[in-house]
Amino acid sequence: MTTSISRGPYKPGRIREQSRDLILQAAEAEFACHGFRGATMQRIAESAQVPKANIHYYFSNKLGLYGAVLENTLNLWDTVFNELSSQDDPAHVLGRYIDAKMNFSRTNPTASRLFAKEMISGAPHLSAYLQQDYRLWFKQRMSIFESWIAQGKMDDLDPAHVIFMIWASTQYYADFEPQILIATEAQSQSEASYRQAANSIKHIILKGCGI
Amino acid sequence: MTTSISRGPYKPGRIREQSRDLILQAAEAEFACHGFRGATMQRIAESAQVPKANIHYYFSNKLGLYGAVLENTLNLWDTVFNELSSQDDPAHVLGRYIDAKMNFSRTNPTASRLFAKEMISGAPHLSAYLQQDYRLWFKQRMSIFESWIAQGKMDDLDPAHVIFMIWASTQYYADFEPQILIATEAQSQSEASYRQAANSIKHIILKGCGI
DNA sequence: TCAATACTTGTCTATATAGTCAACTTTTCA
DNA sequence: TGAAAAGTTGACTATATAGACAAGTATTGA
Repeated sequence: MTTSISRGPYKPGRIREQSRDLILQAAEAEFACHGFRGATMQRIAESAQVPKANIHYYFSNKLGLYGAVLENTLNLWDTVFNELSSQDDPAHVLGRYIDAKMNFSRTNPTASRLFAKEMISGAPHLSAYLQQDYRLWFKQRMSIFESWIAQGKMDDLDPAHVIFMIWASTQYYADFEPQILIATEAQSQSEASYRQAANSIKHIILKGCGI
Repeated sequence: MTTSISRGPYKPGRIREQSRDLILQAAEAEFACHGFRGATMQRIAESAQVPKANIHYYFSNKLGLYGAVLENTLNLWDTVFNELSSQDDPAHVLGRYIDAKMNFSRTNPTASRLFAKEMISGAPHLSAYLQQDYRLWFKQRMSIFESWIAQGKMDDLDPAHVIFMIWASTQYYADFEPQILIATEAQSQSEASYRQAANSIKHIILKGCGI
């Protein structure tokens, strides 16, 4: 770790950011595919086409690199999370949210997989995030659903299960891609196929919730 | 590998089966938590409380052990898969299937997680299974849905997405347990909470499909 | 231009890991 | 009961892996 007090001259340097990003991208793919323990610094280095020692210049160690990757990913999630805003029309809000989540699955499949792997492993590196930002977000959204229910705008369902169902369904298309490709007999999931899937999910969730 | 031609006497031995099962169980947990690469033979041995060399007496190598664990798991899946049978009443059939899948998630969470990890990694060790048994099963179930649609018993949705949604939602409770526990502010998922979740899923899926 | 700082990387080390092996104990059955 | 087969396990090896380090090169700003 370079803990320079940085009182001197010199510039922030965009080399730093560029190199870090390159490594982070390679690391995200490796961690998403093999998990924290299964990933190796060597393979990340090869994938990023830098010497292994270079990674240790920018990141203290494997855990530090993993933490940086996770942080990167969570920042992406947040923007999607906030799509589920408090508005009057549930159909519109939920429709937009499902579209946003599906779009995220399509454009950031590795981020989704990384998150899933971490969860399946018991989320040992996410407890802080889950206990704070996530918990708060979840409570707030729960109350949105509850107000809809109170106003008779949707069926009297436990909002938690509705949220879980939306997350599960939308992330499935990123996380379980091999299964989907074989079931649908396709080589890859096109943007159109994602749109169709989003429409099906919206149909079932909205109608199923009595919206 | 003991490649004895076994023309001699001796018995099949239940010691074999007992030890194998013990190791397989420990291996399932380890592979489910850390994936194939991240799992270590040493930790599996410690968890099963046998010396590492003992594992190599029963299983040729790490890949062989992983294959045996996967095979074990897939056999469990099959029994749940077949719950989705061809009957006249969609509500009854789908209801039973969702209950069966949720029950599987509750009683075999590690099996579900193992499968999920393998999928997220690109299913490198499942191509044979996916291409054969799974593909066939999927086609057959698709046609069941199609006949329901033709008979006007449910909305005209792509059956694939309905099946994906059921799988995604039911497996979510096993795979993403940490997220669920924190969201619901619980220490563990009780049988009752699983039943509630199953009821919500059934409500949304059945109503959402117009059944 | 030049000195300070940022960045790069080949080489090295300690440890962890998969897998082997041969000596050993237990179980079986004739 | 005893010999053959099944099962057990401590000690070993080769390799992979995370990480350190120092000697180097590139970049910056005064």
